[in-house]
Amino acid sequence: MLFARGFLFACAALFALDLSAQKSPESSKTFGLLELMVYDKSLLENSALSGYMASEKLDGIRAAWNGKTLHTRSGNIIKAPACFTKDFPPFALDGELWIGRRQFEEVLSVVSREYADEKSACAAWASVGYHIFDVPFCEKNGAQIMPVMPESSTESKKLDSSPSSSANAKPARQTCTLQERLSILARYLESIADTKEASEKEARQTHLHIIPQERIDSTASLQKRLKELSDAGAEGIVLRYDSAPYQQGRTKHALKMKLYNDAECKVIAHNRGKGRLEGKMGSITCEQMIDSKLLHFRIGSGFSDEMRASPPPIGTMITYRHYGFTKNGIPKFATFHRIYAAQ
DNA sequence: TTCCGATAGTGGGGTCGCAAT
DNA sequence: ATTGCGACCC
DNA sequence: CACTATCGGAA
Repeated sequence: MLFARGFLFACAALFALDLSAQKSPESSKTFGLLELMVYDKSLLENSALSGYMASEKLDGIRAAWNGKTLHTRSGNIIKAPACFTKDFPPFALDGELWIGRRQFEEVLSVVSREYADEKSACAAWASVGYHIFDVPFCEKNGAQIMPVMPESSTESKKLDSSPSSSANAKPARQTCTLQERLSILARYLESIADTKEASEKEARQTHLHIIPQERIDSTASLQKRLKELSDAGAEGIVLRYDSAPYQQGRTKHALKMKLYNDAECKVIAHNRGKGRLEGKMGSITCEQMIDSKLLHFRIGSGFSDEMRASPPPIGTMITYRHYGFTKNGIPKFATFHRIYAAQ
């Protein structure tokens, strides 16, 4: 296939460049990650949804591929077996390690476990997919859209201590749209599918997947889609501004929507705070009958400092907010909302 | 003047690995 | 064999 | 992950 030839050629050149620039012992650096901002309709570009792409928010582990190694959000290396990353491209990817809906604990276990040998690791990772939502580095020359290696400049960030030069660590100056960037990976996947077909032997499926992006025309249909996906077990919806490049940090160009639930529970204990909250309430222990089982869990978020100084007394019913349940049936990301208003 | 955006610092459940029991 | 703790993921 | 408190610059 035409693309495969051109692509491999370009990658060989880029590889050579990167190898020559390998003077730093740390070759496993990653790029600045895009972060999601909580959806607010006032954040929409031009107060409209046109221009945004919607996709399911996968409840997995964020993983950044720099062309050679996988990294977590905090930069730690993810020790994925070679069989998993075997057919990964030499350019950067950003996505989610994901097994399925309501299976976060499972993928966390698979990814963070240490394995005795390659074989057992490969077996455990078999169920994991790497679901890509962006190809961070992209350059467009006319109609030609090409991937770019993560970074070949190690000197830019080193001598960057000059006060006035902001040098905000811009990952790249790309002009590709989101769909153009994802098309890079789509073409790459086609090329490796062809080579597999040719070699026919060991036609294992790739773990690489592109998260489908869909257009949404109205806020009404957006809410409808969010409800549909949430009912099906999805974590939420991600909105991406198609025209925007891959941008590090939180931006109005990358939003997340999640449904939440309110519930009531009874305060049964106060737990001391630490550090800044020394001497105040750090969290409460709450009790609630959930699914015919009396459960205990802690809530430590959502309190103002004033509330922590004089927390709801033992026995008080409170209303809290949560985002689904853990596999043990415990409310997820529970936050204090208010003291229960008895009717 | 007010308000927004970014950062630091608190807290949760869950998992793993290691040390202490 | 069980428990507790820190360091990670979310 | 969700959230609060804080601060400095934008509005």
